[in-house]
Amino acid sequence: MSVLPRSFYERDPAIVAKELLGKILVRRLGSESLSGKIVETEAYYGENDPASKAYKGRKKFNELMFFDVGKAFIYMVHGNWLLNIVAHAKGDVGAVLIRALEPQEGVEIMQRQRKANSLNKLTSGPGMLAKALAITKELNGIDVTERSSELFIVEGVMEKIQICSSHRIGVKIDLPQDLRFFIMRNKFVSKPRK
DNA sequence: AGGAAGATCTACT
DNA sequence: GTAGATCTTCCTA
Repeated sequence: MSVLPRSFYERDPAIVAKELLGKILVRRLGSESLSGKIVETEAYYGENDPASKAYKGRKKFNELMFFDVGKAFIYMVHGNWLLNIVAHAKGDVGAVLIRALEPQEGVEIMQRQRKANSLNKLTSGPGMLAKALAITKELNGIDVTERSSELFIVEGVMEKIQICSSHRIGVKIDLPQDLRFFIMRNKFVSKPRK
């Protein structure tokens, strides 16, 4: 399967978020390989998005959002690491939050990273998936368009998926438009409705 | 130094 | 299903 090229991420975050659904996130861990299908995402913008980490302008910890499209932007919230992929049009600011995966390879290892959780709770939330794939600050800034990276995203198998949208989860002040996208009737989506 | 933060787990009704 | 404690950085004072 081919790795998604950098140009894939050089578009409006909402478009990238929508098109990332059904793609495969791969985590290389030594000789092991963990992977999962992306089933839920959210788009975040820059200075005009109150929920965005970039809202208050460029800081040291968020500067990735301003430049390197196609890289991982990882930060901690409430004791959980959250994985974003930097994505925006040229000269713009933004990122896509990966909210949920459907586990594929390395399920046993993922279960070991967490505490022997049931399969449908393994990666159905942004903090859970990061833990299951051993994603931490160490991977911040990693290039997901490089197959040699410890973390990258590949084209999934072509399949028909139905995409739903909703407002974003857990944000204080949301934008009027729907910026959360997920695959309809997929049981690994964190919150099917709302 | 103190608090907020894009969440999760546990313990209840 | 809903409520509350707790998770660990970074930001602001």
